[in-house]
Amino acid sequence: MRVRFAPSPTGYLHIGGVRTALFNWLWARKKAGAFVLRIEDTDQERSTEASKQVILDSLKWLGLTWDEGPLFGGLGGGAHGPYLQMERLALYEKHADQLVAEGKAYRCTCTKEQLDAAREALKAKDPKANFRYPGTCRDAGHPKSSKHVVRFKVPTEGVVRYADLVFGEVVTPNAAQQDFVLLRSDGVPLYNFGAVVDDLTMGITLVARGRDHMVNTPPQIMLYEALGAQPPQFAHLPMMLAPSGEKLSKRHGAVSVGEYLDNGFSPTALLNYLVRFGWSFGDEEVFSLQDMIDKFDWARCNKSDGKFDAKKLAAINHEHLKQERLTPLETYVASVTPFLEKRGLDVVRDPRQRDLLRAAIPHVRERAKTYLEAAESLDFFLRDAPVFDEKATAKFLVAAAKPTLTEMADLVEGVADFTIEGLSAAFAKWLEAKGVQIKDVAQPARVALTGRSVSPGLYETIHVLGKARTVERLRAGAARIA
RNA sequence: GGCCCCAUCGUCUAGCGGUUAGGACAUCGGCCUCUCACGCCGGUAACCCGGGUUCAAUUCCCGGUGGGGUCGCCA
Repeated sequence: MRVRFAPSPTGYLHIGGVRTALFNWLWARKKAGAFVLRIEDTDQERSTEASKQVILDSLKWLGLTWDEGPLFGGLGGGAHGPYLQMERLALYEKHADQLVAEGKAYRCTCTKEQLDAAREALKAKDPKANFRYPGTCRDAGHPKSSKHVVRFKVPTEGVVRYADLVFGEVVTPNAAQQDFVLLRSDGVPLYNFGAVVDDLTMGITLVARGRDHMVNTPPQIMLYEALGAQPPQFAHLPMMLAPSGEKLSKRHGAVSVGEYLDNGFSPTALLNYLVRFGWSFGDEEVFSLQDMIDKFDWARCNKSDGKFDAKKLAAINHEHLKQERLTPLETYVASVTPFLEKRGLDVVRDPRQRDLLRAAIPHVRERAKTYLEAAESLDFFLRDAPVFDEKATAKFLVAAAKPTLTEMADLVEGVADFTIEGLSAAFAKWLEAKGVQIKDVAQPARVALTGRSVSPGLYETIHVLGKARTVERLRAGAARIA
């Protein structure tokens, strides 16, 4: 069993593309097959080395590792390479020659300009008209030269029929096709031909891709048959649209994987959101990577297009960050660290900082929807002194709070059982003696300790900070009050 | 317009002839509470329309309508 993901390196990796890659990857992992990555760089106008790197980088960040494909960070290689189409040109020429020799394709000397003009003329006369290549060179028998394309001789009768793993039986009349181009005049293949020759020579047994490619399947099947080969299985996935129902693009929010990385999303959570898009497993919504592999199946895919929902993605992400099962502590530490570093906090070299981080994370994980937010909430734990929020300071670090903070510092200094329970008990006793409630004193203490009016619970915060820091901050807080 | 595809709450979806049509997100109440969250309880909210088939259709069939994809020497 061999599947592939074949992006073209013409920009960032789109999350719709990630969904396609994911479904292929899951199937390969589930069936112990091979997940092949192929770069379709035959559009020389738009393909760039930089976007190829971005795509490889994005896939690696997501954990969608390829068994065969371009070499990158320890991945790639394989017996069916090269995995860049521009390095496979001889293969396409060979197959095109074969088809021409067998009379299944022909050389066409009509120029792009001529055809464009004809197309324009027809459009001008009737905007809804259906332009088709008129077949000028179909039986001309042009010899091989430098100035021709190779076209496929589409059978004029019959139908193409295939059993889509998601959509069921699809039947298309051959007459709906025109004689499409296989090879450009410079010898570079067009999409359908390149994809078929590569899928064939790479031994791909199942092609899963977006429904926007469904229209390519009949001509591709014709090519397999012309080449005397058995077509692979096909599975088309419903489309992911923008909330407005139009094509999902940048103006609908983040669509490139890089933006999710930068905004502090968990790669697994992103995949979890995407796997539920066009696929379901009863009422289950939250999956680990292994859950997805175990449960994924084409039969549970559905056929109707959907709309991207950023709020649901955020909720799934939050769910992943909350659960230790889905995001183990060490993963959390590693993932949040870059965001802490962006705030000027070094947790890589200082083991004490790492310990503090480990202790603090359980208290912020249910509060932070992203690693970016988590870094914000974790900030004061890791800093020598909190950064004071102006509004919070003005509201809570007021004259009446000054003696309270000093007393609280004394209290904490004397707590022998420095656990959350011990602190809670000590505070309870103190509060009772004072005749006040925790809510009367919590906010000034919170601001003194964290610099903000929002934080984890007071006792939890004190516990993680430790006695010395707590006492120091409470006294410093009191000192800030004139 | 040709060809292809689709149709359950606002959104993602469960359902595979008989259900008070379920869940999640979002939304609106409430509880919990030292802040913010988390958590918990509850509410509003859907089978596109019309014909068949059937004792019985959200479910099967046909038609309509609506939406989407695609019609390149792009992928």
